[in-house]
Amino acid sequence: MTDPPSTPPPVRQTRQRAAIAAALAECDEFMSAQQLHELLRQRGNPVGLTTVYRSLQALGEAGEVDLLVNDDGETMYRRCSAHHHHHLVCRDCGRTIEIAGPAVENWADAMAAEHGFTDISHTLELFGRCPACSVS
Amino acid sequence: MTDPPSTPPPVRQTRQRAAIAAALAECDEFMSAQQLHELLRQRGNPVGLTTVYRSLQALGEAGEVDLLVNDDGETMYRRCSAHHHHHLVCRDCGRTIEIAGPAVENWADAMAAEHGFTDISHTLELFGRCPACSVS
DNA sequence: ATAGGTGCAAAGCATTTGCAGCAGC
DNA sequence: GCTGCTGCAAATGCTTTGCACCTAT
Repeated sequence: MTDPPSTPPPVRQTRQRAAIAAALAECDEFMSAQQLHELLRQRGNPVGLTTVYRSLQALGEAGEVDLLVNDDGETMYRRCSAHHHHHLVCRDCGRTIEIAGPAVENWADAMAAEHGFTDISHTLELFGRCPACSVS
Repeated sequence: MTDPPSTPPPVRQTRQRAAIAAALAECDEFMSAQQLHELLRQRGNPVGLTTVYRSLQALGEAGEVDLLVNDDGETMYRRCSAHHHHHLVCRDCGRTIEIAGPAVENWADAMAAEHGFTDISHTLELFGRCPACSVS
């Protein structure tokens, strides 16, 4: 059902894909498809919004980018590799702090192994009110 | 700006709110606004979709329900209290296992406090391939 | 030449908002 | 009776899809 060894899907090299890959490579923070689209436009390397969505979706399925959905329902994308970390986001001003949690990574793996699950990945985001927004 | 001691917002008791609160009290899993709306309709206690959204939003701000956004961009709601746990989801068959992680809860709080953040909440989901789907 | 890629415009969905009528207090 | 609550319909915003043209191979 997942296509037999007949039509291996070739991946064609295009200006748009190169631009998207380059942008993702530079910024290793999460970016929405709309932000990425705007960024490419400002750079004078415009790519159709549709293409941005389709490319990011393809990259996601290929496991080359991680994706998560923020509180506004926007899907955020980030190139996979690099250092793996999580985010502490202020729910008022949107300020974001990167945090690393080896303990959590280990816990997640252990918990998954305990239930016989393999090929594990996880999403973890912390939300709160930052010091600046707390003083009000 | 955050309203002075002038107009304390009273909360009015209505059939709709009671129905929503009751439904949330029975099912302590995450539910989308649409699912909740449909559930109430089937029970013969129809509540307008708009009202469901507004009530859930109000409950969220009041801190009486937790909310998260799933991979499809739908906002999910769950009554706050009760046992807090996370999910281990099979990316192939969708089977879901509930897992509790006191260690993670503590880690999250500590990490947030370290950066001066308050009013913390977090979302954590594990994805993998379950034993049944691994044999293939 | 041909299949895959691109992008405009339109469709889909979940959610929000305007507004007129209804119901707690 | 006043004010908040309700819910229909319309609007909004992100994302997906239809379709005709373009281009890397």
